[in-house]
Order: sequence, then C-alpha cells, then structure tokens
Amino acid sequence: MGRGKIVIRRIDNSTSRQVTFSKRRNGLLKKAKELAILCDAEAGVIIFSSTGKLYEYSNTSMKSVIERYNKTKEENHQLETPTSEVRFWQREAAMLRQQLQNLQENHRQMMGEELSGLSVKDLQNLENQLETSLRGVRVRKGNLIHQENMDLYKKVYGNRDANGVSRSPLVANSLSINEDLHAPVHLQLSQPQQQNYETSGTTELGLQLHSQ
Amino acid sequence: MGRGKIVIRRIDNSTSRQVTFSKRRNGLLKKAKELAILCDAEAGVIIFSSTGKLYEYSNTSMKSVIERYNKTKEENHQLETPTSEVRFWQREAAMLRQQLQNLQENHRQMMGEELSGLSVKDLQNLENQLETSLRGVRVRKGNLIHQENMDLYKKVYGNRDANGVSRSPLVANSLSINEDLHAPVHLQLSQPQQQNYETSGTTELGLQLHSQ
DNA sequence: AACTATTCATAAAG
DNA sequence: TCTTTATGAATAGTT
Repeated sequence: MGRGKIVIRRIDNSTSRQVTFSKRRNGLLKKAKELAILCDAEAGVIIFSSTGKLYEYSNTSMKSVIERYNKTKEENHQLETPTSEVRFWQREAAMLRQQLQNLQENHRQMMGEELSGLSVKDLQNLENQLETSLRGVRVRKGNLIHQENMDLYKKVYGNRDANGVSRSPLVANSLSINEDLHAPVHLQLSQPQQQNYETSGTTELGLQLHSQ
Repeated sequence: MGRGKIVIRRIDNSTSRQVTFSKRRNGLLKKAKELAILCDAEAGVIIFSSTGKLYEYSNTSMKSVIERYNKTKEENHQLETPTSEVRFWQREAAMLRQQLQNLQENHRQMMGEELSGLSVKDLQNLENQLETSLRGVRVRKGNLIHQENMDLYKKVYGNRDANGVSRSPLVANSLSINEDLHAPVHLQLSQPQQQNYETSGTTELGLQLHSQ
C-alpha cells in the first residue's frame, strides 16, 4: 500500500528500515486499538525494535493480558527470584556468545582465514559466495558512481539538455560503467586503477568525478 | 476501508461484530508478522475475543517476548535493585548483543547485501577484501586438491617412485594447480568447470580424482 | 515530516 | 464462513 509493491523480507537499508518500522508500528498499534474497541476484545501488543526499544499497547493493561495469557496457557507466572534472574541473564549471555562465535567463524572464512577445516566442496561454495558478493559490490559501486556523476553533471550544467546528456562523453562513460561486470576480475590489489583519462577528470568547478 | 466509512465504537450487532473480529484479527496478526520481518523486530500479539478465546502471534515465541517485556519493565522501573551479579550479566549481554549486531552488519555487507549505506570508498575497500579472500580460498582449494590427489596417487601406486612423481602427468597437473591464480576470475557461476581430460579422471581403483 | 500514487484491508453484500 | 467488490486506509517512495 504505497508507491510500489514490496516483498516481505528484511529491509536492507537501515534508514528506510527505521522509517518503515515507525510507520508500521503506529499502524499496528492503531489497528489493535480499533479491534479492541470495535469487537469488545482484550488485546495486547508488544514490539521490540531491532535496537531493543520497547513499544506496547493494551486496551486493558499488559499485566492483565499477560496474566490472562499465562492462565489460559496453564503456565506459571514469571515471578522470578533474584537467583533465577541471574540465571536468565546467564542464559541470555551464553546464547549471545554462541551466536557470536558461530558468526565469527563464518566471518573469518569469508575473510579468507581459517580455511583449514573446510572440504573442497565447502571451499567451492565459499568461492561461489565470494564471487556473488563481489559482483553485487561492483554493481552497487557502478550504480553509485553513475549516480554521483549524474548529480555532479546536473550541478555543472544544470538540468537543461537533460534528455540529450547521453551524447556527452562524460555521461556516456557513466552509463556504460556496468558493461564490464562480466569481464575478468583482476586479483592484484596493487594493480593501478583502471582510469579512463578521456572521460573522467576535474570539471570546470574543480569537482573530482569518479571513475572505475 | 470498505463499502463505507465506520466510526470506531463497539459494534452492536453481535454477528457483524464477530465477522469484523475475525477479519481484523487476521489483519492484525498479518501486520505484526510483516513488521517483524521487514524491520527485524521482535513482536508479540495477544488477543482475547469477547467470548474469551485466545489468539496470538509472535515471530519468536510468546514466552521470549513476555520475559523480555518483564525484564525491560523491571529495568525501567527499578522495582528492585539488581544485585551486582545481575548487573554484571546484564552488561555482559548488552556488550555481546552490540558485538553481534556489528558483526552481523559487516557480515551482510560481505554477503553483498545491505550495501546502500556505503560510500564508493567503502565499496572499494569491500571489493578489495573480497578479492583477497577469494585468492586465499582458491589457494587453499588448490592445495587441498593437490594433497588429495597425492594421497590417491599413493593409494594407487604406493610410495615407490615417490621422488619421481613430478614427472607423472597426473601429479604434474596437481603441482601446477596454483599457476592460474592470477588469471582472470570467471564470474559466471554456471560456467563449465575447467577440466583437463588428459590428466584427471577415474583411476584404476575407481577413485574419482579432483580437478579444478 | 509532509505528500501522493498505489497497494492493501475490509465493510457490505451475496 | 467463503467470495466478491467498492471504497477508505495504510503506506512506499519521494521531496
């Protein structure tokens, strides 16, 4: 229900994830309120943002909702003694530490380290993943450079002739940036950057344009 | 959002109240689910119908949500002064959670995801790192394949002539496996494997030898 | 934070 | 309860 359809999967961009969270959180709480009023129900909504902040709504009280929930579920109330509270946090820390270790091992392998435990098949999968990532990064870099060059172009020349810009060598280069995505990957880190001196450089305003 | 506008007040007609409850309940649970997925949040929804029936949703588990809720509330209200031991574990968990988040963000970027916040320079660094990793993985894979081929060779021909093996076409190929590490990286995942049919294949024992 | 083009949710009817 | 359909609400993308 917006400018375009979206698929329901984690939003990558952290800013828009935050914005969407704020909008949909309000929407959800409003809907819960309406449901409770319209249908004479008891409702409780608890939301933790990815940063751990708590948002809640209940038409009665969260205490009442949770107690009723526990009663219905025939479970015990969670009145923890200080000792059990210590245990809770210990479990929490242990779980987090485990997650961290798993991720760290994975991360080291993606960094090309600690490969000795891997089979040929594992290594092949890792190689494929790295190639996929590399392609993704290059596409993104290409798009970003193109976008920044377009922005600089507009700054320099304004928006007049906006439909004819593709005839400009500068923009023509920008538009073709993704062309060699399937070209060989040069592995030498020390290798000089491929510069196209004909089409990149400093503008009249002294702005440095990017090139690949 | 229907054939007409409605005011938010208790629906008198019991039948349509029930119908509305059913529709809006589903809508609310769906929205909660979407919010959790889209925004990487933890959400819990508890609804009791006017007849006392329980409906619930949580993307994690209601137990987890309620425990986290109680913990958060306890912290906020400072109902009881946590013992130093509890505080120790709370700090520990907070630190681990932070580390985990940092590493997760880094990891997603190495997977080629969540690149929208990165500058051209960041992307260049990431690209360099991925290329370095890729080289490391390929070296390791080459060494491993060579080692496995050597082991197979010994199995087939025994250790006699162990010093002269480098003259064997099979082993000569294994030893030269790392030669093309600086050759272009072919990015097409679907590309056929480079097979050297002269020097790899099935041995007399029916053992399949690896090749790059 | 506001705007608005779109998609989505759902009230009413069958 | 399901399906259909007209319409108001929510919200994705943009500024």
